[in-house]
Amino acid sequence: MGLTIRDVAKAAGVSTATVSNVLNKTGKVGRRTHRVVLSAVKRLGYIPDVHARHLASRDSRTLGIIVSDIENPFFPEVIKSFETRARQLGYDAILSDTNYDPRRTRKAAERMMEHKVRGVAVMTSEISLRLIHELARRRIDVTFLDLAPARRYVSNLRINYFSGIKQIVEYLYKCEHHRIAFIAGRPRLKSNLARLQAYEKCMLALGLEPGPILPGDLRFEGGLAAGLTIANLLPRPTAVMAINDLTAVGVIKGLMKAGWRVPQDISVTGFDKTRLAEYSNPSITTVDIHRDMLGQMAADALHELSCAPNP
Amino acid sequence: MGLTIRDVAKAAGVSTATVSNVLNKTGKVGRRTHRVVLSAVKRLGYIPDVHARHLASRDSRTLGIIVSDIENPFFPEVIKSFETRARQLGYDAILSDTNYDPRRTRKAAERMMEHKVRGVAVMTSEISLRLIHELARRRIDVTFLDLAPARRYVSNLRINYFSGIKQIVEYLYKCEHHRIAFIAGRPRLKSNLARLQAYEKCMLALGLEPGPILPGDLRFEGGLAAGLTIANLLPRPTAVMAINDLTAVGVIKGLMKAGWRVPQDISVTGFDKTRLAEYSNPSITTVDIHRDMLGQMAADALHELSCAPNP
DNA sequence: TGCGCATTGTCAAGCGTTTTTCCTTGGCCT
DNA sequence: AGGCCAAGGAAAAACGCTTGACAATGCGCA
Repeated sequence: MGLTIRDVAKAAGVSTATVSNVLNKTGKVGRRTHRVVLSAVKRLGYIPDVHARHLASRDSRTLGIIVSDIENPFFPEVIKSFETRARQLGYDAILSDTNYDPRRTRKAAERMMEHKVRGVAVMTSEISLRLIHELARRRIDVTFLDLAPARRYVSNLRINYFSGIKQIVEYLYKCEHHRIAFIAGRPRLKSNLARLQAYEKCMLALGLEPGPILPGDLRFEGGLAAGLTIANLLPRPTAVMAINDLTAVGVIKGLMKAGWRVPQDISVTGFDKTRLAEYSNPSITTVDIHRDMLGQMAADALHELSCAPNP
Repeated sequence: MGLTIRDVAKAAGVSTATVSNVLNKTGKVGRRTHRVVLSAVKRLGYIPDVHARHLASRDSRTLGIIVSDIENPFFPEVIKSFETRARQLGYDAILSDTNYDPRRTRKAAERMMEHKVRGVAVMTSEISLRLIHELARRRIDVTFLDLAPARRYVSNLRINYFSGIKQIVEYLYKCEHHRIAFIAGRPRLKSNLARLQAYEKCMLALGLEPGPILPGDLRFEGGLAAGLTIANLLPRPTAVMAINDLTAVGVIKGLMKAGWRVPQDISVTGFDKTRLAEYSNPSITTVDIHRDMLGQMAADALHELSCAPNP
């Protein structure tokens, strides 16, 4: 039914091997034949079948990316830059969303194995060590976000949260804020913990007492709840640092609901520099962690891992 | 290197055909053997190779979805529900982002062809008729959003914009707004035009004069510009209807920048009911077009198209 | 006992590519 | 003229799986 390489070969009066060689630019084909084949390809509108190609070449040239939640504004930009970079490096990219659910994380990892991806960027933290080993056993490279220490088949992207948090604390300090609350994320996540610890350290460094520290969930809802709580807190903080922009937006909403004015009565800052911070009213002071670089770095890391297999 | 079906067959003491039959639940295998095979699969941690599977079965069981921009809050929810539904129906799903660029739309369509997807949901409008025909020629079903009329291999999801727009106009009318501005989107898009026309029709039906109508781009930037323009308009509208939530957020920002208060001085409404409307300060009155259903309907439509090929 | 039939499994031929091996040219050198 | 070599191209064997044709087994029934 579908157009195959054989049809092209017949149309061009050559063997399928030659067509393949032309398409893969191996340089084994003479100029004349090259032209003939290419014109046949174009005329027929031939497009090779990836499945056959991957099977025959024993290489999928595919990179995978697993994220927690594509609706979380943090991820789309990361995904986009990952895909763009992957394409530049000659890979196809496939995406899986876990919806913060460990069971679906397993499914996502299995999908990556089925597809025989060369490497996968894991941008989620609900993944078990077992799964990581399983990926490694299948020679699938893995890149994490602030999670596991690098080892064979595994690399790790580190974000310097400290400097970002420091910027914000110092900025607030300069604005005469001395009682600065912090809205945390999920305590199990290393990256969340890192931000919390950075906050504490920076506060102490300025001679300020850390706290109050409220729980959050990285989402609007958590911020909203925290905002409502803070509205009734005594003594009241003069500023609130949220662990990310989405939480900050929620905090503002919560404070306003309780009748406070932002930023007149209390300041709120974010983290990540999503566009949300810009959309918000009032705009949120935030700090850029260069999510666009993140995706690109992940793709680069996987590319290097798979090109230069370490001993 | 990788574990193959042959290894499993050997371990279970059966033929590869039997393993395949067990895995595909064809019901041709006895209970006893079934158990033995399954345990071997589990013990070895065997995961079939999709490429080989698709090649052999001449069926990719894959659905594709092409969107304009995964960063646009409109899409993630659609994508998610599409994938979820696709998975329920037994398909794998692949996603491509065109970034509003026709050249990349072509690339995206080509990717779908390479992957031999059974159907593709095109949630973008920068796609040419030529491309659609090319997809049809390859027996790839297509589902659009308010674009092409349904025909062989092609179905079309219609959104009832009229009723949504009507709701908003009547709501504003009830709130004593009689001079209601409209911020449009890209005029080339049918769905944008539909909303504009619905607005005009509803205004006239209430005996109101439509206008002013300002251009937009479905994005924050367009809304911002429109907001700044409206701030200096005479006579000033008392309400602004934006074509989507993102534009509404921009409008609010623009108006506030110009010193107006929302909603005291002027009201702003959105469209789509993204979470952005909820995050916004003030919250935006908007109308739900059930984006989550959209993805699901697209997947269902493709499934039906490919199951019951029309004559 | 012998026949047909249902039930389980096996065999082997593909699926559409890539890639290794090998063959055929034709040109150049002596 | 004869020999050699490089280069272009073809033939065919994979790749890992599915699937229809077919073989073996055991059963009921006359």
